Amino acid sequence: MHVQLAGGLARRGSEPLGDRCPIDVAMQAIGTRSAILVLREAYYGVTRFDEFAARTGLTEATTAGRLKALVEQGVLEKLPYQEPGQRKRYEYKLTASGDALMPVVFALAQWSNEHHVAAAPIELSHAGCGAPVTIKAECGEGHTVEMEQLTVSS
Amino acid sequence: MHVQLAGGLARRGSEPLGDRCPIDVAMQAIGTRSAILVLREAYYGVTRFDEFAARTGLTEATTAGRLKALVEQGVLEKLPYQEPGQRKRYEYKLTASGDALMPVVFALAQWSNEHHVAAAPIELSHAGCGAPVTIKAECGEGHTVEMEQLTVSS
DNA sequence: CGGCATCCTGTATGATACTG
DNA sequence: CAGTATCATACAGGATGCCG
Repeated sequence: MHVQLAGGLARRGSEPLGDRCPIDVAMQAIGTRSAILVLREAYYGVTRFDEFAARTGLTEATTAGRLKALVEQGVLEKLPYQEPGQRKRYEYKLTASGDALMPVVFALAQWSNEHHVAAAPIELSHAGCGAPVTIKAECGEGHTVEMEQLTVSS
Repeated sequence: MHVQLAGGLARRGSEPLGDRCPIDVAMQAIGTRSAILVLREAYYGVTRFDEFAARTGLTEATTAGRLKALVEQGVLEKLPYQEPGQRKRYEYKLTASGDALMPVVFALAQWSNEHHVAAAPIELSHAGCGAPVTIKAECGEGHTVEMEQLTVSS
């Protein structure tokens, strides 16, 4: 089935998508404010419980629950580690699945930067060349794809 | 302030980001499942109340509340229209701000496609050339930017 | 058709305190 | 440091019914 997006130029049938729609699945898995804030800190390099709690501003209970859920979903890994002469500790590290959520998180930031007055903007840049970075849709031929040129099939 | 992402190679200071962080702002504005499902349908061309309710599977009450909130946030516009000989109706159309959320919504879909077994994958392609489309970070020089190469400043 | 009002349940999250 | 336990609040969202 194909759909041409934007303005209803072409449309799907009228069946609802149901709960296996990947957008719905993702929202049910990681679509809470606390999960996104925890991910934000993980991208910034945070790995320890206390730091997640302190930097997100979430309570310890919420932090604990969200970390556990993210581990169960395979977005983070909980790994024991022990520095010589120190007691055992745990760290939470991003998995490949967690890395793959980066465009979601920074696309949210980009939207607020450009369309929400309450936000204190952040800027992304490429460490290699210093050029500013945006999150966008691009095709395999290297074309930036705007919504009017986007086709969805399933 | 600069941050080199990934693995804690470089880090910010230890202050929490607070509620003006653009990621947090975006989650508080549109970070609910119902809002994202409504947006999904808007991208598919839906404009009328009943169709939003039917296709998202949300109740009418939830649909009404979410449409109102999205209009208040400037993501959708509520426009009266009247076809000749028909009574007045309303349609909900995406604004530029709503269009700008497209990468968020399809980045969620892309993540589920690749990292969540419960999802029934969808594919995106470029209407112009037919090539598959991905949501990704790219710099102004045209380089695809992976997380290890992403720098954040504020 | 396009909603709004009401009631109800579940979850997200905060506050506070306590533990190994 | 890394949580757990308990209590309380707010909101998301479903179910049902009413209204212009």
